[in-house]
Amino acid sequence: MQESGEMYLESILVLSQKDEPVRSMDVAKYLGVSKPSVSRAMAILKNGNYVEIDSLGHITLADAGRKIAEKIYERHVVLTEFFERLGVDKQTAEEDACRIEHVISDKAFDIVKAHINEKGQTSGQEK
Amino acid sequence: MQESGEMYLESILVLSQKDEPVRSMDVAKYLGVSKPSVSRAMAILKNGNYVEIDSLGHITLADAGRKIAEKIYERHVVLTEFFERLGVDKQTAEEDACRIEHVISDKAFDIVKAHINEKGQTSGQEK
DNA sequence: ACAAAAGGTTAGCAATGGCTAACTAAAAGT
DNA sequence: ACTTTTAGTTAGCCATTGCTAACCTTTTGT
Repeated sequence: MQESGEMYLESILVLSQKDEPVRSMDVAKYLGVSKPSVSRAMAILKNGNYVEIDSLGHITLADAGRKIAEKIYERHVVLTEFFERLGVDKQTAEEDACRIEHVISDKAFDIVKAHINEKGQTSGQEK
Repeated sequence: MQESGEMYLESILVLSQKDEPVRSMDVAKYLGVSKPSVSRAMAILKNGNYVEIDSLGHITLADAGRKIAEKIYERHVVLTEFFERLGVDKQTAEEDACRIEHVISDKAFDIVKAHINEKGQTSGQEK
């Protein structure tokens, strides 16, 4: 699984948390990429059994895809929170999380996550 | 400057800390890439005035290249230290630093660095 | 019903950054 | 001196991942 694949899967997960079904165009708009880029990515992800696409073009995560999407999304959330706790502004924290989520090791992430869960679950509510 | 360019420059900096002059082969061995990969990279870096290569093939960092190399190397050292302090084993810390050093923002890095300098400069000597 | 808009695919280009194979040039060994 | 090894370059391949242009399809609106 490439970094770009992870991004597409994560997008689908995020978009599917809204009510409407997810289509290629939604992903394209969300990620700021062109239609053909999404089209090809979906073909690859579908081929690898990471997503399913019905006759109406509605995209759903298959088990393998959901697993990856959730993993990356968790990293996104935890890393964003982590950086914010360190003192990084929200937007920068999010942007950094977005890049680091794809490259951090499981080992390092688990430790970062443990630190977040340990050092006050409630400190996210300041301001 | 691409991520790969940063890696090459950082390698040259690290290798030049030893006594001998740095040649393409040293970089190739250090990074585990082929000779032609280094050859092309050096041509690009030389062209952009990031490195100088004398008639004997000895590679030195030009000012622009040194600046980048030192920035990335500092990130490498600080991020490795940071992860180790969090509880990540040395090897994993180093591997993660190696990937994150290219994608972390200046803002986030400065804050990470400040935390390192703050929370005990001496705790690196345990064990 | 037919035209327009929206969604999706196909074809093909570009940049990045690996690689091997094959060549040239320089250094070292006998 | 001649051979062999080492260093470096050139040419050209491959995969990834973005893009535009152009073409279908399907939906929508009048």
